Amino acid sequence: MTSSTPSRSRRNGAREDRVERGIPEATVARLPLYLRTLTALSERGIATASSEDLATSAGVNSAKLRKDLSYLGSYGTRGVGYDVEYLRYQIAREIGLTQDWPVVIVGIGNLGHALANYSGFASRGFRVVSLVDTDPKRVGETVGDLQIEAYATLQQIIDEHRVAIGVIATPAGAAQQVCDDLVAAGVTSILNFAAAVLSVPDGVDVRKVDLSIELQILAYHEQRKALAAGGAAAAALEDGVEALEVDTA
Amino acid sequence: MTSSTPSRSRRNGAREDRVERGIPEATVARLPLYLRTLTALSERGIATASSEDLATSAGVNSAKLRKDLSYLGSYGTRGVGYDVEYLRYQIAREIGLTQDWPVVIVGIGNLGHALANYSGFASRGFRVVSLVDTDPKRVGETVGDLQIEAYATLQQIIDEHRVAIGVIATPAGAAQQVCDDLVAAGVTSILNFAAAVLSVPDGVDVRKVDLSIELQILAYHEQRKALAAGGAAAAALEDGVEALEVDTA
DNA sequence: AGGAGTTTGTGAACGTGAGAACAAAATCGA
DNA sequence: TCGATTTTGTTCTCACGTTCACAAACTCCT
Repeated sequence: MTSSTPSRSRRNGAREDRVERGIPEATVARLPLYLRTLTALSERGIATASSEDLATSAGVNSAKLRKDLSYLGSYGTRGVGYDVEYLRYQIAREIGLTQDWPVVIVGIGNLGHALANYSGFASRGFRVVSLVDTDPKRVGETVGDLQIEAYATLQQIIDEHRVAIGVIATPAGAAQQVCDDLVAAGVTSILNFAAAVLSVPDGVDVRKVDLSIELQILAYHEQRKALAAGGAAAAALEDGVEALEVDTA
Repeated sequence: MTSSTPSRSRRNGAREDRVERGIPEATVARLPLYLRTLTALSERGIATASSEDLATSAGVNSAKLRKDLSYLGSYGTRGVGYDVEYLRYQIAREIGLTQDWPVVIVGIGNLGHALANYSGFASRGFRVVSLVDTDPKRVGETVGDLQIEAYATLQQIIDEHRVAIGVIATPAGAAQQVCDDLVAAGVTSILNFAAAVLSVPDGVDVRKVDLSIELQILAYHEQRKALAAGGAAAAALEDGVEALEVDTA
C-alpha cells in the first residue's frame, strides 16, 4: 500500500532507520489516538504523564505505547514520564499535522453533508476547501460555509488549492470513476466511504471506511455470543447436525 | 475483545474447531467484503467463480481468499471453483446475516442523520428501529421514516425491539455515559463514531470508526511521499540535522 | 553523596497473519 | 479408461505485531 522503498543504504542510528523505513503501520494507526489523548490531558492542565497514564487514557497496553513512541525518538525521561506538550508536538510533527492539509469531498449526499460539517477535521489541520458533486442540480447549493461546485471543475480546484487528499462519498457505482479522476488530477491519498474496492496506481494510498462492514463484524460476534449462551444445541441442529455431542462441563 | 472461550474439549474435525475457536479476526473482517463481491457477481448473473476471480474482484490475494473460505468449511469444487449463490449464503449465515439485527442510533446530529438515512444498513439485514437524542428539542423530529425519541425511553426501546447493537454518534463528551446506559440496558455490541475511547465490561464488543484518524494516517503517508520526492535535504535541515549524508544512488 | 524508588527504552519470546508452493480432487477430451 | 488440465485446500515459511521482563537512567530523600 505504502510506496515501497526498500532499505537502500545501511548505516547505524535508529533515527536514520526511521527516516529510511518509516514507522510500522500499526504504530502509525495509533499515533492519532495518542495525540488526542495528549491534547485532552493538556487541556486539563496536566504537564507530565507516565506511559502508564497515557496508556490507560488511550486504552492500550503501556508497553505497546512505549514501543510505539520509541519509534519517533527518545522523548521521555526515565523516572519521570513524558512532557505532555512536547510529546504532543513531536507526534503532530511526525504525522504531518504541523502543516495544513486541504481536502476535497466528492459526492455530497447524506454522508458528504455530514463530512462537510464535521468539526473533527478542521480542528486537526484538515481544511475542506471544496465540495463537488456530479449532479448539476446540486451545484450552487450551500453546505456549511461552502458552495457545491461542478464536477467539471475538479482539476482546477485541485490545482488551485494544491489538494493532495480526496474524500469519496459517492454511491458505489461512481466511486472508481471519481477515484480515477482524482488521481489524474494529482490527488495521491484517498479516503473512500463508498462500498467499492478501488484500484489505484502505485504511489497512491487508499483507506476505506465501510460502515456496513463494521456492523457485520459486530453481528458475527453477537451471533457467537448468542450461540455460546445456551443456543448451542439449537444451532447445531440448524447447522445440519454434524456431531451433536455437547460436552456437559 | 471477543469473549474468551478457551478450547474446552479436544476432538477431531476442522468444523468442530471452528465452532470452538471461531474464525480469525482478520478473516472475519474480510468476509463482508467477499459477501459484497459475491452479491455483485450474482447480480451480473454469474453462477460460478474461481478463487482467482473472487480475489481479483475483492482486491485481495487468491491464496488468502482460499484460506479465509476454508475456515468456513469446504464449499468449493476443485477444478471448478465456487458456486456463487451457495457460497454467498454460507458466508451470510456465518456472519449472522440470515437473521435481522435491530439497531438503535444514539445522537442524531450531522452524522446520526446520515447514518439513519444510510441505505447500506437496511440492505444487509440491519434495521434501524429507533433514533434517540438527549436534546429534548430534537425529540419528535422526523428523520427518514422514524421520529427521534427521548433519551429516557432508551431502556424501553431496547427491551421492546430486543436491540443487541447500538450505534453512538454523539459528541465525544457524552459517549461514555451513553455507552454505559446502552450496556446497562442490555446492548452487547457497540459501533462508536465518537472521538472517545470507550471502556466496557467483558463480553461487550466495541468497534470504533474515527474519521479524523483515517485522515491523519493518510496525512502521514502523504508527508512521507512529499519528503521522499526531493524535499529530503530540506526536511533533514528542519529536523535538526543529525546526519546529512544523502546517498546519491 | 548515596541509596531507594520510578519509569523509560528495548531485547527476547510468543502469537497471529500473509503468501508461496504443492498435493489432492475434480473436469474434460480422446 | 486414462492422461492432461484446472483449481481447491492445506502445509510451510517468513514477516509483523504484541507482550513480558529487565537493565539503564532519572528523581528524591536522607
